[in-house]
Amino acid sequence: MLANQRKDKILELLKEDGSAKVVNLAKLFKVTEVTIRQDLEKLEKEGLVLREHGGAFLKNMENQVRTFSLSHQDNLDKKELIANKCLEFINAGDTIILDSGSTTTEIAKKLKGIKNLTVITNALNIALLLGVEPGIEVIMTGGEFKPPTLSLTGQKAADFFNGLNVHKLFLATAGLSLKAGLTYPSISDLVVKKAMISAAETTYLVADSTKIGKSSFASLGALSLIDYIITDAGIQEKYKTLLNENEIELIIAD
Amino acid sequence: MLANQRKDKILELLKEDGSAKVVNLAKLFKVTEVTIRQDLEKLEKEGLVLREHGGAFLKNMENQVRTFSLSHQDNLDKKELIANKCLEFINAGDTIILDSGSTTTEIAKKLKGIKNLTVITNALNIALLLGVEPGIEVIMTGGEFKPPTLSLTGQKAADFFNGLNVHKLFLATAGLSLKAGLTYPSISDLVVKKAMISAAETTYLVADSTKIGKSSFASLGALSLIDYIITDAGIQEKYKTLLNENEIELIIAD
DNA sequence: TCGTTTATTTTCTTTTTTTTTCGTTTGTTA
DNA sequence: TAACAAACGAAAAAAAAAGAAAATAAACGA
Repeated sequence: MLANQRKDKILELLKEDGSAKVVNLAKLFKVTEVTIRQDLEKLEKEGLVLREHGGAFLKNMENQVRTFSLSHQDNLDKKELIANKCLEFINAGDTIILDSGSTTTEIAKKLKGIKNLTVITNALNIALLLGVEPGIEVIMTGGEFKPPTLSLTGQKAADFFNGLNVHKLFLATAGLSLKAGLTYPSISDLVVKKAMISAAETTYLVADSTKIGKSSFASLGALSLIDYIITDAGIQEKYKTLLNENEIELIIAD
Repeated sequence: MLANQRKDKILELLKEDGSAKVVNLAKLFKVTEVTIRQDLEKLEKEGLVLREHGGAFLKNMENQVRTFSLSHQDNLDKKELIANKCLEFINAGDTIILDSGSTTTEIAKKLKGIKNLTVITNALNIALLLGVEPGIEVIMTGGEFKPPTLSLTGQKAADFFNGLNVHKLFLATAGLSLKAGLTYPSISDLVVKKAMISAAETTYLVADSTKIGKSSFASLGALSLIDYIITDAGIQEKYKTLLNENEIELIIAD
């Protein structure tokens, strides 16, 4: 194995596990521990890892992205199911909007390999994820950067969609309830999401079933803005009928 | 087997496996390692593969990202000096534009602690860097995502600056020469940089001295667009007089 | 066939990478 | 906290690979 290849592999392993021991890496790659230490030293100089006695762990931007996504990894199995279902609605040649959020991030992960796809997003983690994919063009909205969610927001983000026409929007939400409709914890996001909806021909709301019935702080408005809801099998019966009454098609991923 | 035939086969093999060792290829084709090296050298010149000790691997998007972030760490000491000098021109309460680039990234790293600062940037790495700082508001332009430089570009990025008025712009460049003025390797960046300049009251060009005298592919136009140039002590005398003639103030970081 | 060009190999030196070695530091546990 | 093992850094040695240049072999047109 080439030297740099080994270095890359080590980085991959670190991204997977967060940390690794020198001894284990040495056994794995069948080189001396000294060699591994030298690799880690280089990776440290490049600012990618932090070393400590016995091994090293991941650092910086990618780490942030990772810890971000980790903190929102509740119901990951459900989100992955939903993401898989969404794939059925995405075709080569499409232009889609991916809202910022953990479910939409799962969708992004699954887009690899689709050719001739244009993705518009306000989420930095999604841009970084898809940017390296050959067949995918990534366009970011502008806007104020919100570190906790790695997303762009505010009026400037909303203005980006002026005059834009996009096939499909995959919208995230914090809560979906009878009274309040779609709700979010941040007011500055509302205007962005509204702009996304009006720019899109078809809006798919992606929300795992734990969000249905909950309501958050700021309301986007009536459910009628949405065309489809893609969720998992955990959704309660009463919401099924509610959605029916509002002429929103419910898609259950399983 | 013909020489070119072997070259094609090597490329095929690389596409199959991602990488290959010189020794193995030599055995496989029953030629000396020297011959294989010469083949790989040609393939490298054609821009198809990347070589390293022991072998070569295919050039794909992902390692283009890598080689960028690595290869642009040249002259880091000079860039840091320049960044320090720039700090003297940035005050609390300012709104500044930070162009994408390695020198401007160095500036970003040093902004920590300045209170009540608004930073507009088209570089994802800068946004991620500054986003976590308490006193700094980060606003991103929109635009097409260019993975190699982690930046946003194109008309959409330029449009972001319409009607915007910003105190100071710290602009990066690939080359600065007598004939061609400011030059860049990518055309899509030109429109963005022009928009930045017209949105800014004062433009500071940051460029380490190795860039002065060089010229790249696409030209932004005359040097007169710039108010100040901040560089290091390595700049040659003839360029000092040139800048004088163009009424551009030269600031040397040392 | 001869001279010329091109491709490949030989040979030798230099560079890069990896391992070996050894003295020191760090962490553990008794 | 003393003792011991694990891990480290530094430097030298060994091994692998690369570079440079000359020698050889093959290809080709006159």
